[in-house]
Amino acid sequence: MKNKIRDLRTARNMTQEDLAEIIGVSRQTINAIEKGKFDPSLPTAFKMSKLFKLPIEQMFLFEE
Amino acid sequence: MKNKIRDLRTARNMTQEDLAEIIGVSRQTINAIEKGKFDPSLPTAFKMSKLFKLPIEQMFLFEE
DNA sequence: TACTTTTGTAAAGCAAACTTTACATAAAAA
DNA sequence: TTTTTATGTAAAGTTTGCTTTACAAAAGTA
Repeated sequence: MKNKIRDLRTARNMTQEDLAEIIGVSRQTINAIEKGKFDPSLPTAFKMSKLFKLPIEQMFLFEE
Repeated sequence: MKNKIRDLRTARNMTQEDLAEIIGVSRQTINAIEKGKFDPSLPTAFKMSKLFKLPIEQMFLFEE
């Protein structure tokens, strides 16, 4: 699953640390998600959706 | 997090077992999600979204 | 009623999401 | 160049999504 988190974050001049604090996860978790190491949980995806004002489907690209 | 999985499933005359097989999880997992025992992973949510032809946000109601 | 299907749930175990600590590298700023 | 900030990554541990097995109860059907 690809995602646009890094682009959305940097476009807002936020650091991984900033985003992590707002979302309520660790900086390493943001880094891992941006790097595609693993997918976020549904609650984490929802929090990002709310912050970036974009539907989950537009931030995360699901591919079978 | 509330969800409409049970309604969507029964509206299509599917059993938990049917849905589980299509989505690729166990029947107990479907039951737990319907009962709100836990949230599905993002990939599982995407599969349901595809099957029911509804955006994730319309199937799962996130509440802080 | 008797039988079959569907649902609910519990226990034990595995895997993935996430944590904390820690350190190394890269990039930006002084 | 020196110092600070931001990013990358690793290791060990916790939590949660999910599995299998198993059984009980509810609901539908003969």
